[in-house]
Amino acid sequence: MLSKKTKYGLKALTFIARTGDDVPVQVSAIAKSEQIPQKFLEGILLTLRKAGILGSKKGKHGGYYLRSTPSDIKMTDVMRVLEGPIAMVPCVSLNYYEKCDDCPDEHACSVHKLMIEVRDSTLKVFRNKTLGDLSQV
Amino acid sequence: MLSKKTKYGLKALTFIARTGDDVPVQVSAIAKSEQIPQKFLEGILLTLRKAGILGSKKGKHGGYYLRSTPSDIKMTDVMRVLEGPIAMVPCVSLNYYEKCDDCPDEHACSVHKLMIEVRDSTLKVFRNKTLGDLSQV
DNA sequence: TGTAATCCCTACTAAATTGATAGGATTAAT
DNA sequence: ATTAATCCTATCAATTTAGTAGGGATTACA
Repeated sequence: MLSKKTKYGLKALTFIARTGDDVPVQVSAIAKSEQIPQKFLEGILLTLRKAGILGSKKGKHGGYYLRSTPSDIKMTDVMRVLEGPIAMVPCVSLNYYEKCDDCPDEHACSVHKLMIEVRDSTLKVFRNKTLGDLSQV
Repeated sequence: MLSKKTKYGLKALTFIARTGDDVPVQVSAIAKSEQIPQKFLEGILLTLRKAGILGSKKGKHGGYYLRSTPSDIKMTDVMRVLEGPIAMVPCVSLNYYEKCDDCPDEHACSVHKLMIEVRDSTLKVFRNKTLGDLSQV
């Protein structure tokens, strides 16, 4: 299941991308328009900023803005920041690899082989999708 | 993340498929070989039996066996039984569709569109994989 | 017929995760 | 100064996950 965090994060990014201007977008505006609990959203946008996807401006008339043009923001990056590893098991994760406790031999593991295929097919989707695609009407 | 339940279930099915004979396979044998807590595994195999994927025989020399040949057991079915919906959000699920509370218009939702692509690509993998493929050495 | 092996079923539990909420500190514009 | 914003930490309730416990029902076979 996709977490609410990811869902909200994607919606927020889309909203910011659609706004388009150079002025920062306030959390309150996003929260209201997308029906997201504001305090919860604050944390999500903070995460995206720390990951370098969003920039922020504090104080009055502050808010969040994209650090790159939407078509340069790849879903692989966004999803990894919001949802974590794309692989369904650590032993097939490219960025967060971890050996299974059980599996004596990874290459003989049926689950491993299956999950590599799932990972690759999901990666293909995320690599070919940018925020620009998402925010197109 | 793939749940342990699913992981164990897939390993157990693979084990049974590899055993191959007509004699039922005991939970204890699977648990030992695959390093799965036996009581936990019992419940998983029960689920698979209730879903019609496994058959069982009670009493001495009892155990579990496949209801179809491995190459007829599709991953779509297995995954749905063990892990639940293949879609990452209910609003793009083929078998467990549910409208989102928030989304006023599904077709305008950026998350929706993205998740349909992920679902389709994952489905393609599961539709083309059978237990027969998994259990090949 | 008795006994051991096996699946079957329900209930319980500890730990982790999720989806928030609360309260305030910090910063900047006016 | 005041106001409007982000930033940060802590807390919490509900849910899910992973596993345990205990026994019931069924069957093979000595």
